[in-house]
Amino acid sequence: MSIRVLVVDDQALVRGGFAMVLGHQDDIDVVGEAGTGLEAVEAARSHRPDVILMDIRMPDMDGLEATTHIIAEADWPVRVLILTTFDPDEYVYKALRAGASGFVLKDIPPEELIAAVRVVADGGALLSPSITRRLIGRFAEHLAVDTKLSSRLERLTGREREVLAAIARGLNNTEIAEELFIGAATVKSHVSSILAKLGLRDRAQAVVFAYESGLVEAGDREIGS
Amino acid sequence: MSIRVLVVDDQALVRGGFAMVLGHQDDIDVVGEAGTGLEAVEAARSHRPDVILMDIRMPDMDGLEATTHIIAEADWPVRVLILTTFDPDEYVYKALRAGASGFVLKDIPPEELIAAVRVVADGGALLSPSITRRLIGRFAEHLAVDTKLSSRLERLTGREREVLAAIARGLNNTEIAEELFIGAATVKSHVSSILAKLGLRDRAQAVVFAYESGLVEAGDREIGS
DNA sequence: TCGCCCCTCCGCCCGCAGGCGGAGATTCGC
DNA sequence: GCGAATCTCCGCCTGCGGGCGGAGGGGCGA
Repeated sequence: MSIRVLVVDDQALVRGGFAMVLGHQDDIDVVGEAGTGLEAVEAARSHRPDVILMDIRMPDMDGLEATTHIIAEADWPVRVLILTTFDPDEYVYKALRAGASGFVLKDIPPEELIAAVRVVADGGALLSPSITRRLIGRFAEHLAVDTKLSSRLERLTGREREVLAAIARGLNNTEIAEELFIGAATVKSHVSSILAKLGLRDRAQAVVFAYESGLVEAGDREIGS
Repeated sequence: MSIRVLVVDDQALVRGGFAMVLGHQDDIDVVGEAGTGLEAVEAARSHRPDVILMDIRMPDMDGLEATTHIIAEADWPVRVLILTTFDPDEYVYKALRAGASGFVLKDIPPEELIAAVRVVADGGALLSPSITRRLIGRFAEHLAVDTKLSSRLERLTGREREVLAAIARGLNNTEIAEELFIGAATVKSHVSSILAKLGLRDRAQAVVFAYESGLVEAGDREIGS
């Protein structure tokens, strides 16, 4: 079964070029083209493509917004590959949040574009080297926090770490006591010891420490009502 | 000036294969080979390569540890490209933290390997499609938290958001008062209003909310003494 | 102009948090 | 067996945090 591709770009020549390159492949069918964001959303709805080559700069609605809409309303697995001439950060992050599967520069050679389409159709993702570099940079930086503060975490005993994790979920002492099946007084001892060992003043600072040290990470937490 | 490459793999055949492929390029010089992690560290010290092709599974010291050592002690710009047969998560994250510039599977065709070496030598980075996919996934998920909770942030007034940010740094009410040049009583009002609007109980939960909503992010925070 | 929201501040009250000092039980290494 | 560390728990005390109710001033839109 061949890969159904939708090509979106406001310049007919560029669009035609991409469509021609891809259309010549046995395993790729260009099922549609669009010149604006709105047209792209429409075309995606009617053609239900596997992969969408999406330009960013377009009239009506830009490629990122179109991507967001399409991914949000699609009830089939659609991959969006963003094509751009530059690679500025804001676009990248917005695109990734929008759910794009890749981000490549328009000046890549035809065979790489073809390979890229196959990769994303296969469920993979790809970014241009400079973007990958930045993404890795941000990621590594995110993990690097560990080494500085998490060493202080080692001063805590196992139980204390459990209590700290509970504090970092916003629980009060009695809730922690119930969760760990111990007395409230015991929790207070642990908390005092944690604050003393880490040089903190109160549980609010303990929460900050837990996030900064990497003991807990942002995400999948329930908080508030 | 050609790219100086060090090839590290415990299997002499694999090592030789890579070295041969790369050595035939005009712009690439294979300046050394190593069969263990320790040898890699040694060879990196003496040959000062631009790019290191690094296997993970090796005797003595694995590729990730070797990478960490080399990057830590190198006083010249060295890029490490991790080569592996599979792509399990733990390895990836450890490698990225170690400072690797890329992560590719060993079964890529020769020309892609060559292209990869050029990319990382040029300061770029690349990952295999499946890894890129996961990285994007984690990244997008990280950004996605916003939409859920940060909408609740909008219920807060500007001043309240400032106070919440201060709370999220572990400050107590008097410290916040000093920082914002307002009275302690005013801070208390703001705090009460914040907790009420967000459905939280105390400032510890407010800190959790601040991190989970993306109002503040882990990193570059000073906490404790 | 009037009303609403925001920012500012006040006093009162209660409760949880956190420090201090002490203590029994367990485990583990010397 | 003894000391050290850990986990468990207790009582007492202080103080900050947070709720409640109220109030004045400034800005902004109906």
